[in-house]
Amino acid sequence: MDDARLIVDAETVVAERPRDHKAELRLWLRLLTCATLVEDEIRSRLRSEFDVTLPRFDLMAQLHKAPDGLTLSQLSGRMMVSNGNLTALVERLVEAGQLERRVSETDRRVVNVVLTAQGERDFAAMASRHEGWIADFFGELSDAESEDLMRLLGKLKASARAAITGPREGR
Amino acid sequence: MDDARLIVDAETVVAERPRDHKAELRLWLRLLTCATLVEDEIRSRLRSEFDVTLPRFDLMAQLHKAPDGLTLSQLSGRMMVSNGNLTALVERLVEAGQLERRVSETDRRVVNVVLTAQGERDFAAMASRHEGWIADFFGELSDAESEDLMRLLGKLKASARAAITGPREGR
DNA sequence: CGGATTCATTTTAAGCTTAAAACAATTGGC
DNA sequence: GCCAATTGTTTTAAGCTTAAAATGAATCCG
Repeated sequence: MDDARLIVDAETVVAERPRDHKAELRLWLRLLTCATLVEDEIRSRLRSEFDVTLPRFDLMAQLHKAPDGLTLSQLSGRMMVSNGNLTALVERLVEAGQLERRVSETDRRVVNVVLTAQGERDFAAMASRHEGWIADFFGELSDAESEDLMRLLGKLKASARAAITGPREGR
Repeated sequence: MDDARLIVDAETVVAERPRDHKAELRLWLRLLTCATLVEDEIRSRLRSEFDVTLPRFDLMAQLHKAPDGLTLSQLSGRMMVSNGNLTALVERLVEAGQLERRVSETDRRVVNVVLTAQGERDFAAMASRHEGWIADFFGELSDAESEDLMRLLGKLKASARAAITGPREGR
């Protein structure tokens, strides 16, 4: 067809060829495999050692980082999870005695959630084990490799965010 | 305290200190963020553009790669998903006219699943868009960076697998 | 003051996910 | 041929997840 414009320079050629993106696809699949591999194993260990689900662990981790408690909306924002989801999740942890709900006195719409002493203790035990597991999973990477990976993932994160948020042409 | 044993060499110090593994934890969190970011966006686009869920897309992708069809067990193995899960998933795609079940004639326990012509058409359209999205998400990475990332993730995959399968002491 | 709007949470409906139990068909050993 | 073990699938129970509708409370503004 119009091969005339093809030979400009290497970059342009790459950009204009309707090339297949199998390499990116493989990269994505590998990234997903790694994440799933690690996540599923953590899930399974949390379950067998502590009889806790990953979402509950995540929720407790958020509250641990915020000793003064958080509202449901703050939690759903930080956990990237829907508000309705949280209502049920919190409910179960309250039943288990690890969380406490406190309806705000200044604004009766908001519910503050805090770890109980029991919840704090339970979480400490889990977090310590959890950190060790992660160290094991990443154990074969040298410090330099970890740094490289950290940097590349940082770049990917920025790239993906741009691709997701960006394409609002004309603003 | 007992600083006496501290000065041996850098490696020993690192190895013996009951050091915290916050760096690995941050790395894991970043990896998870990237995977979740991309996966959620794919999920959302598949839903809004094609009214299809990610699990259904994955299932169709597996069948597309195996034009002669697969059994439920083969599918559950490749998708890393439970057998029971698949039964329901397949059921819905059959209702949608994209899949066909065929009870094997040689072994009446096994069910073979194949894409219908409609399913094949639907999948082709989705797969093409999907590939473009991935290319966009990874767009800011140079070819060299993509290769590095591929290699490092390969190493991580091996490391994690070893940590997961390995620690059966004494065999 | 009072109606409209906004905001935080809960409820609902639909779907994904798993582990474990149940079922059904086949195969192996006698 | 028959019984036991194995294998492939389905069912069940429990939990996670979301989007959308519903509720209830606070705030805005005329």
